[in-house]
Amino acid sequence: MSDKKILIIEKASELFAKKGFEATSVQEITDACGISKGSFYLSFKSKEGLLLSVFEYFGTKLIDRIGAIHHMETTPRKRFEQFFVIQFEEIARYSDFILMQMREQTSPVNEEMLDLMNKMRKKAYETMENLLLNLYGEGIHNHLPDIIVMLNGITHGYIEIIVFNKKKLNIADLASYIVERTDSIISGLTEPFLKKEQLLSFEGTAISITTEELIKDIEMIKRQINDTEDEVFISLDVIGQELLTLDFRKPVISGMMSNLDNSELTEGLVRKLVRFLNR
Amino acid sequence: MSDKKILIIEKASELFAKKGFEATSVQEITDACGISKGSFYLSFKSKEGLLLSVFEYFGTKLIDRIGAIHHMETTPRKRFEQFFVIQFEEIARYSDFILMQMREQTSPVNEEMLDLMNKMRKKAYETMENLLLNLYGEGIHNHLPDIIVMLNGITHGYIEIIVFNKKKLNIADLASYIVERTDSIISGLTEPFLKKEQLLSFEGTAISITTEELIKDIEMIKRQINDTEDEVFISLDVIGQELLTLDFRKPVISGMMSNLDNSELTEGLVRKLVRFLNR
DNA sequence: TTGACTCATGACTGACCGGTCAGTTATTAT
DNA sequence: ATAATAACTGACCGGTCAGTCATGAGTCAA
Repeated sequence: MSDKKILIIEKASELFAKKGFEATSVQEITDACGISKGSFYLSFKSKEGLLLSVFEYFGTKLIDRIGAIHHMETTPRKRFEQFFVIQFEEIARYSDFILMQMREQTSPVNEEMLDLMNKMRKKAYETMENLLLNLYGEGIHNHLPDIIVMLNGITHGYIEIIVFNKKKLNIADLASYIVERTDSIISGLTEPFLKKEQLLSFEGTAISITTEELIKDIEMIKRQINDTEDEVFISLDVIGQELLTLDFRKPVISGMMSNLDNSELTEGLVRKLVRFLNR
Repeated sequence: MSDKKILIIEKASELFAKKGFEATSVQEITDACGISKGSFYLSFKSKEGLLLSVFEYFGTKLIDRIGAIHHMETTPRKRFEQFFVIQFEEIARYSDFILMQMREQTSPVNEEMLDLMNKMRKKAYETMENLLLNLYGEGIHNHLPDIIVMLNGITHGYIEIIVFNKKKLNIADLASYIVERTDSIISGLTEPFLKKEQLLSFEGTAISITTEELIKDIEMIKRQINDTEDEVFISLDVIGQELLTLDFRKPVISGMMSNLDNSELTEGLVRKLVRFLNR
């Protein structure tokens, strides 16, 4: 990733967090970076493309740091504390902006964004499960969904104070404080409230794709091609026919998809198909 | 409040929650209501005026219900549970949207919105303090900020599950579950982490106004008047001069402000000055 | 020196948005 | 039945924004 891209991502994320995505113009972003508007479009396909990159940039950063906890050689308790420290450090500045964006279910970009979001959630959830089981033993297994929901909530509560009041809190102390509270909560547990399946399933949160939607997309692209002998056109036709059958043959679809790879027109469709087949 | 106003407010709040304020056009709102765009402006001064009304509508609803807890004749524990029940019932659908808007520090409306928001927060905080002290005794006094932050976080965590997964959870059970967890947390408390003043002070959250900002506003309005003999122009000039001195005389400013009351041009400035003098 | 190439620019365009208003329709009063 | 008033409409306007593109500036090999 080039320096300029990083510069834009970091400046933009500040502005998005401060003013919101829609309310921030590309001009404002480029002004803040000291570059021209045209130059922006050398680095990013669109404003939405930038948004996706912002998510990728901070998301992978966070996932990497959380993933690295496993390699720390220390006590389970310290590891658990470290998990909170990382959250406070990394998410603090961007959580509001991330939360804000989560609600905007408009653009095609959000499809990819939801995927990334789910990947992050999943990673955080798995890590938390691991850390909790290591620290408190298998006995708490049934309580994991509740514990995680509550801990995430508590974390969020303190993040809001850090962000909103711009108060410099001692993050290490805070992490240790939260782990102590976790001790208390766990010692008092009786019956769990949440069942595992009530917790947001990471697969299910993504918008599910219907065959109807795919067929409509295919028809639209076919109309744009208009040459019935075109390789892409034929491939699309075959995929469409296959989708219409109730028990479509996945290999037929994935095979035909290989003919679409280079066409920019079908970029979005291919992405949808991949997600559709992998669900 | 007329039926149409309520219709618009409720439809709009759904759209705002789904897509965000900026991303939702007035046309979309009126389409959803089955009325014309022009008709919208018979009920609301502007799109921002609508936003304020949405806040007022749900805010007062919530404040009323929370305020009514005190009149319930039951045990402190049941009252405390009821507090959560109300939150889950009322906030659930709108909390995300409310949180989302809190970050958009753009418009003049937000000034008023912040006031309402602070009123709500304050009410919720005071009520919680009361309920907690009644249930657990004065001993927890020093821990109140932490407890409230954590409980708000936990509440939010479960709200997210309700909202995001559209799962029908038993709210009464959930409230009771949370109160039990509160028992555990409180029984294990040692040293508080947050000090009272670190919790968001309800006055302080409003954006502070600088003299520089005011002077800039004044100069801008003066340029728009251009008649140096105009009463408003002279008043603005005097206020500007007064603000430039380090120990400005408040009476001079408030006196001059009375000359500005009727001018639409100075509406925003007057509001800022009032907040500035009252801080 | 030249010309081919890359990178950067900002004026420009078409779409859209908030808000207005002249005109139409519905309702009530006479 | 008619006049008066209120409620409503949608075409329209000024303005903003995302995205484009003709132009220019800098670089370097020939």
